[in-house]
Amino acid sequence: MAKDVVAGAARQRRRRTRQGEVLSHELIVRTALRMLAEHGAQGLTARRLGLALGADPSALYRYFAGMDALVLAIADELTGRALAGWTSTGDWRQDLRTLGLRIHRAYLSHPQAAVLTASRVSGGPHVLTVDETVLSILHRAGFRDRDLARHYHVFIDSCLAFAALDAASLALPPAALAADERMWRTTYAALPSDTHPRIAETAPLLAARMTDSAYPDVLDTLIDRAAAELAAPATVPTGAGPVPMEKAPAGRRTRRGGLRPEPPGGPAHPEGGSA
Amino acid sequence: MAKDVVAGAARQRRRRTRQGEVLSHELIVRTALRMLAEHGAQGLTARRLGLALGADPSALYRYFAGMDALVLAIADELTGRALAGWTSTGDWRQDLRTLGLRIHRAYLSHPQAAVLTASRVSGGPHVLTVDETVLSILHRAGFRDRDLARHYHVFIDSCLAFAALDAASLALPPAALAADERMWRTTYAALPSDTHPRIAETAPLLAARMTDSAYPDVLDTLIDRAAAELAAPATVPTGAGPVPMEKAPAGRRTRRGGLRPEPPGGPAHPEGGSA
DNA sequence: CAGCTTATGCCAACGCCATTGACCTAAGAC
DNA sequence: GTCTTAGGTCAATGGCGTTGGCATAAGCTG
Repeated sequence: MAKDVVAGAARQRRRRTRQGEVLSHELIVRTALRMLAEHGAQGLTARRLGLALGADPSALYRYFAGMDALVLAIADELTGRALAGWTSTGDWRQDLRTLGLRIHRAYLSHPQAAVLTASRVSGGPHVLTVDETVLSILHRAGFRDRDLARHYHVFIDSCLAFAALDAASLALPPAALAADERMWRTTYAALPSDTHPRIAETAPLLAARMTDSAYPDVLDTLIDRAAAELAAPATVPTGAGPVPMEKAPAGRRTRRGGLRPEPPGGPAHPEGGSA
Repeated sequence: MAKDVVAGAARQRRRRTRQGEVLSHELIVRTALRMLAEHGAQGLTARRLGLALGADPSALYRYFAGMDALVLAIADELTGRALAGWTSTGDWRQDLRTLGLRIHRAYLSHPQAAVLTASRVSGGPHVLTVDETVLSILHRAGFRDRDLARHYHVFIDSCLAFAALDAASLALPPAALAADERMWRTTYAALPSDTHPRIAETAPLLAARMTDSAYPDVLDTLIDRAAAELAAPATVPTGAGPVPMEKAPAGRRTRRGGLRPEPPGGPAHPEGGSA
């Protein structure tokens, strides 16, 4: 098998599975999203997905090169849902705010999927559309060139970063989530005030706040800053520009000697990036 | 087994493994970090860790309740490294900035570990120290109560969110990372300007910027906003407060019928959080 | 030093997992 | 009706985390 891996979108022979289902890319992605919602991030396995589809797990490999390719397809689907039905109001601040919150919410509505995909750049069609939209909003606001790129960068990375962070906590199994919330009320609140005075006195307020997302607050702050720059172009940010990230310290073992070709969390972008 | 799970820090009998090694919490965490650096996030498995330690994989369960507890210990270790050697300058803005960048950098220095841990709240001792430190810096700056909690929330979540996001791209296998960078120069730059005009004209600038981290820029913006609030206390953020995150839509299957007690992404905080 | 307790390491096994090669069969082209 | 082959199924491989049972040596007590 796995000769062609993924035939074109228009499949030729719609054969039925033993249980009478007719598979398709779309059906598989939708079912995967449903399973993620029902069983959590660990609930998405080829075996269970096959079960839910009424098909043998190996049938999935006729549609996706592997679980990783499926995850990328899910990511683009989520991005598409974020933008669905949105229309510009003409007010760039409101547009940016709405878009940011929409993307954030779309990811949080499927936290288990978001955890897997928020930090991936799929280059898929829906992602490209969002990028173009954000850039055009900023452009209409009056930003150009370096400033345009800077604000876009800050906007999109903040949105994805918080989506990933917030989704991760939502994606925790309920028991762990409860333990987390309890920790703010017990562990932190119980710290002796001679060793941790600030935590001791602030713990109740933190307990009330830390389980919410800080993203809306951050988003507003970033938009305010952008607006302030428009009003007074001389106002450049305090620090220097972006800081280059250094590469990971050590080399990775090349795929030999017992390592699977590329395990579950995987190869990332195996299909390169065709728009 | 697994009666006591994790004996106290001072273990009683330092028995040697068959290969003559003497295990300890510290040795295990350090070895795990080394494995993460060498083999990537998927390279950290109980079996391989046992191999690297010269011990049976099951010996790990005398020290950690499971792989999940080990991951939390790694997170605390990273946090500790971020704070090591830091001293306050007395200038709250500079202190916050340095701390934020330090934590961010500490995580990025072990991207594979950061990916696994950035979104986890370990409640470990080093994390508590950082929390107390940040709160005390903000307190000395003049923030109290709700404002104190709000700025702390924004600060720490931004830091961790960007650490997770940036680490995720650094953690990509080199081939995928290269493909990512190439995409900004090729795919995005090659988009026709009639369908994606803004992307087309901004692509070169984006290519130069998107591979860096937006965190320093965001951090400075957040600190500036905090300072502005101090100067003019009436200035409340534009939007409302934090937005409550909704829980995952559907209930999870309780641990019956084939689900492992709690799979890899797991139980979280099994050791509660004693400082 | 002898003897006891038990902490801690090892072994073998369980039930998951993704993935693949070999096969079979029905869908669609002619 | 016949043929080709896409798209199913089956069975197997080698990984994984985790656990129960067992053996043994470390360190205490005398």
